[in-house]
Amino acid sequence: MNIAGGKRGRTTIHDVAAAAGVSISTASKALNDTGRVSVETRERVKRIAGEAGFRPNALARGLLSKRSFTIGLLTNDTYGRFTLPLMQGISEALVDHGVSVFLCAIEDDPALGQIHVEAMLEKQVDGIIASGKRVDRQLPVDLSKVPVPVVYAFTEGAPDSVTFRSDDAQGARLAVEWLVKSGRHRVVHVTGPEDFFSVRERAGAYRSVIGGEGLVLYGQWAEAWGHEAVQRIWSGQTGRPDSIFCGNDQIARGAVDALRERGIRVPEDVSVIGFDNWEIVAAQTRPPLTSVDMELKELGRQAGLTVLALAEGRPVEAGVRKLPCRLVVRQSCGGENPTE
Amino acid sequence: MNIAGGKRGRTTIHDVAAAAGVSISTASKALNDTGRVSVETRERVKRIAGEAGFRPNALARGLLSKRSFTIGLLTNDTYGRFTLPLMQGISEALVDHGVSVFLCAIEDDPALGQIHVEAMLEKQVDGIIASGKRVDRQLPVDLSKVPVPVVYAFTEGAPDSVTFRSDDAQGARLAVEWLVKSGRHRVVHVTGPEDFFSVRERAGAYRSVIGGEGLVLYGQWAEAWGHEAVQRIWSGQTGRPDSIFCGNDQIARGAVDALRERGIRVPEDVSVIGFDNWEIVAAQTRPPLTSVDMELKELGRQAGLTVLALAEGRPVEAGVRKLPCRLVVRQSCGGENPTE
DNA sequence: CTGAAAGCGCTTACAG
DNA sequence: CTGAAAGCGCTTACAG
Repeated sequence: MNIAGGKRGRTTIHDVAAAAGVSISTASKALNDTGRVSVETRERVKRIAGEAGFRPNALARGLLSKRSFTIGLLTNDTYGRFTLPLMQGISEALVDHGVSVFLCAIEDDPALGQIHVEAMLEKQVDGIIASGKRVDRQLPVDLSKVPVPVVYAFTEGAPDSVTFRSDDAQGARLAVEWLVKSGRHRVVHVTGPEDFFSVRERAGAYRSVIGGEGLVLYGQWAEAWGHEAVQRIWSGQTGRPDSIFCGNDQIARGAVDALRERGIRVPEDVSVIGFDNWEIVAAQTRPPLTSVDMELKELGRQAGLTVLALAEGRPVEAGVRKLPCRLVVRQSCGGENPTE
Repeated sequence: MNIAGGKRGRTTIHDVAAAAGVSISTASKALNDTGRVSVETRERVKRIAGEAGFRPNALARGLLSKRSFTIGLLTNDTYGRFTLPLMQGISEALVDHGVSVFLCAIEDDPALGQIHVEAMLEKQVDGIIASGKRVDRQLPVDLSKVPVPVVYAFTEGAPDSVTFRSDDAQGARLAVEWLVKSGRHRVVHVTGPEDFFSVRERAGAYRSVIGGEGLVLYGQWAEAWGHEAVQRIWSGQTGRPDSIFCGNDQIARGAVDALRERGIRVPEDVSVIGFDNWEIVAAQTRPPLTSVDMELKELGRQAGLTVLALAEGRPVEAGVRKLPCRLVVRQSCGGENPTE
């Protein structure tokens, strides 16, 4: 049924109303289940709208309601290692509420960031989620005085804002305790650069579980570093560890490869645990890596629901929310491997 | 300067006009550099708008102009290996035109796809880019009769549409010819599942360069397969190759690792080339992988500019556009290594 | 050069 | 129960 008439445009509520023989206001009420409309009229309008494939213009609606059902996701994470899972969580949480997400990848370019923020604000986003790849760095844009709510994820937020991040200490504890429980007692920690907040958090937790004799090796977030660390440890004169807790999966991968090349069996001789649970690395390692998952998708979900709450004026407590990590057990750590 | 008056909302053109002592229409013309307005008035209005941080409401503009300066990117690529670079290209190309991008990750869920498409259409996107991870599969949504232009990237499009993909054959030729030119003549091709169109394209190109005696091994897109393929080749009775052209970087990585474990030096004894130039894999391999780059960002740029052209009613020729690949030379292939 | 008016597509009091 | 009117923020003919 083509009720759009001669006009070239899409079917509007005007067309629907005309076809149903009612006024525009009645059509609106019928379609939105508001106001007082007879059941019969309501159903007729709905049927006609359905047949015509009527789709209400969100621009017009937004103009009235001051809500665009749109939010912006700002990120400087190029690789997408953090962004994609986060995005998925946000999107999943918000699609049910009719909210769509603008993705703005801004690298570390303040000018580009500014342009994207302007564009989003002109488009009347209901809120912004700012996401990064490390919790102790800010994005290169000042979001402190945009006229919409902002939620931060994995990046440092403004003082009085809501910020989501994983609980690095708890995640590290999970890993180290697992090693200890499975009978490993000489655990070393090979991790990234010490100036990362997460690195210090994880190292601190490692030390608190292991006690005084812990050994932490700081380096780069790269396979090569994991490899080198193993060389260094096994060619040194200190006692050999029976397990390595790594700061990320790439380091763990490098370590596992280096161990294999030395004829050291994983997990029989040495257990290895990574961090990030980055499927593409963790699952392809031989043997596949046990790793700490930061639950980025869940983090995204919560961040999404939180901007939504703020956009709707519901009260949200400011502060940093640390979300628990989860240990994903694969074959790279030995001992009893109690579960899974 | 706060000119927004007592109203709780944002500064509107009404506020600006009032503060400048002109009518709304004059303010509009002044701000948009249209119509006949005295230089003095124009500048005063602009200055006042600037001071007040006036930001035109894109919803209102879109309602009039029938253009939302918004497009949708639909993708079923969860890992983001393809999506993120593509997205970056699209975004870069369009940000200059004031266009923002909705990202919709739909997995392979038709219902979710439908919901996202509906949401985008309600929001009056000017166009849609449908992207996937293989050119011989369609997304789980029917885009053939949406009322806005659609461009396909890395996924199979409707018959009469514009589709972008890399030139797999040319990319493969680049790799194989490089090996041959650098003095390698016993090249084998270890690649993914034969039912991928790209796999057949690349294998075909490989054969056309190598001639009759080519050997193609089909398998999985995984490191384990690259590893296994090397075992198989080197434990078989056929002649040993002096180079391996792999269907992707993960396979190449597996192959390089397997070669090293056998004491075969890369690139001295055997050259290896990958495909995808996936930084995270290619750069971390020891030695780093020479690889074929599909130029996804450029592909994104072109796809973006093309939807834009279509949205503006400019003529665009339908059909499949194959974009050339580029060989990124790292240390995994030996011989003369003429350049870079 | 400037402004009043109409209108984009919709919703929401307010009358009837 | 139904509809005419006003209005969201802006642009664009059209008068003056």
